[in-house]
Amino acid sequence: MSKKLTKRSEDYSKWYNELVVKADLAENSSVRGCMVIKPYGYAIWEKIQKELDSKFKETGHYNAYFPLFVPKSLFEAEEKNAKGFAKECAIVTHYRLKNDEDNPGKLKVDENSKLEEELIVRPTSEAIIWRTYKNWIQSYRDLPILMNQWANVVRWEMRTRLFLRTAEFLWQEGHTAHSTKDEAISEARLINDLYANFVTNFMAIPVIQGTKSESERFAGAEETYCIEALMQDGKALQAGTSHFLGQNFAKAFDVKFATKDGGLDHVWATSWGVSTRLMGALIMTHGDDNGLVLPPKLAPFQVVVVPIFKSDKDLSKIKSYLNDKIEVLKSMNISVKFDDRNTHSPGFKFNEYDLKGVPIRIAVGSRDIENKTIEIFRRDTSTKNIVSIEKLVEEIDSLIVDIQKNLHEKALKFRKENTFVTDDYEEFKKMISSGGFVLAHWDGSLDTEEKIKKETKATIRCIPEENSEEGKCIVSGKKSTKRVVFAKAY
RNA sequence: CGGGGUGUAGCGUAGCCCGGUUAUCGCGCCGCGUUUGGGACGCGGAGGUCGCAGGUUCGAAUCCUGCCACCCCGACCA
Repeated sequence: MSKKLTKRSEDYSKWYNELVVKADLAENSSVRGCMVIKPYGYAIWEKIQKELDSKFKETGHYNAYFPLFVPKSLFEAEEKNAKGFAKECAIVTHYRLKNDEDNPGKLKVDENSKLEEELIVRPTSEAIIWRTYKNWIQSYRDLPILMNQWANVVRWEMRTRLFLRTAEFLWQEGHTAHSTKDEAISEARLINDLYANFVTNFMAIPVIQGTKSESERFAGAEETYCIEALMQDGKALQAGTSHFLGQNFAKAFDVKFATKDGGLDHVWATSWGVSTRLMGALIMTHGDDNGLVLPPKLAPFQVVVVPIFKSDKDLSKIKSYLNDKIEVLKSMNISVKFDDRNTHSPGFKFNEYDLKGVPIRIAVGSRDIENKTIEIFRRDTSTKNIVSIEKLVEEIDSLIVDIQKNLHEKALKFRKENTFVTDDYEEFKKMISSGGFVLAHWDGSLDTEEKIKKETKATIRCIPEENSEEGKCIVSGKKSTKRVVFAKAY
């Protein structure tokens, strides 16, 4: 781990600022850890939404929307789930304000408006959704239900961190109901594969796939499948989870269905989600010392044109020089921004688009028009090329593919260089403290897991599915069938 | 919620220990002119409840008390 990386991790907030700002709420407000997503940041979120949404639909899922408020009695129905989230809930207790006689012009809570039953602002929607499913499901003919919702949720964390752990965040949560255990498990795995595929191919972030240990599992789940990524400062980030919920929620909410052979059975369930945290992963995976670096598939615009001009006449010459080419690019579904502002110098714009992570930048001035050339700059390698104007379209078309590929390869190389294997606990401790993934044998016990966490701050990020290998637990020396992934995590 | 740190203009800061003119500097912002191929330059200008409240004092950004917020470390977590 180089010093530069450590420094960069401290500077992540610098790159965040292009996408979000910390919410500037009222002074003395106890609401904190909320973020305002700026238009440029939201454009990236929309790209994520659009791509995931089409993948969900391809696999038979559809969108719906459920309420923000969950009555407490519903919330507490599934005990494990309720207990897991109990300490981080925002609760609505009143529905009216009134004038404060003691402080003219101010308002206070009208105590007469106390709600009979408190409303929980959803930290996740299983409760309200399963309550609803109860009415939707009677027969095996009603199954499966493959539903997803795009929503905001609130988790009142002790400590927040922009993107990675904000008090309110945007996400998608899928909630499915099935008639058999196998089908539900397949669904959970299908989605985890879908997530892995999306994050790898679309966001150019390599991930390790696997399951969570019992202690890291979602509250109320029987099995949690996950994708885990490694950030540039050597910390792991859970990028997405997909849960097999067994019949826990069906039992808690009494959701039964008539089976084909005339029996009555509880429904099998899954839930799964990814959030705006993915944007944090994006920044912390690809960002460099000059700012954000966006993979072309996610960039709000893939190409920016910076004309170099002194007069309006120069500018219109440049426009007509490029016009046809830009039209061709657009027709190829390549997004192009033409920055003709005369209020900022070209140098300023170059730096601005570096900071914004725009994959490709084209600079054109009178010199190029004379020589029939253009200057192409690629953000991922910070290199410039002068090419003939006739080759512009061809060049950009291949660059887009190449940059996407290169970013993934770079990130994968980084992960490989920071993934270590050990069978010795002392060595393990050293590896963990310097960051990265450490593959080690574990006896499967909670005691061992806790001991390691206490002594090294490392947790089991993921139990990979494949790679079975006989070995001995690094702590207890007991038998182990495979290596698991340890790391310090966000 | 426990330990540590910080709070001065939109951002980053000096001043605080050792109280004393009109609160420092840079970036950014506004105006005019010259500029424009990697964050342009000159001149002029605007912008401050010094986190909040109280106390000590002739006098507080500076000292004291309380509160609030933020950051880091624990516990918790997508």
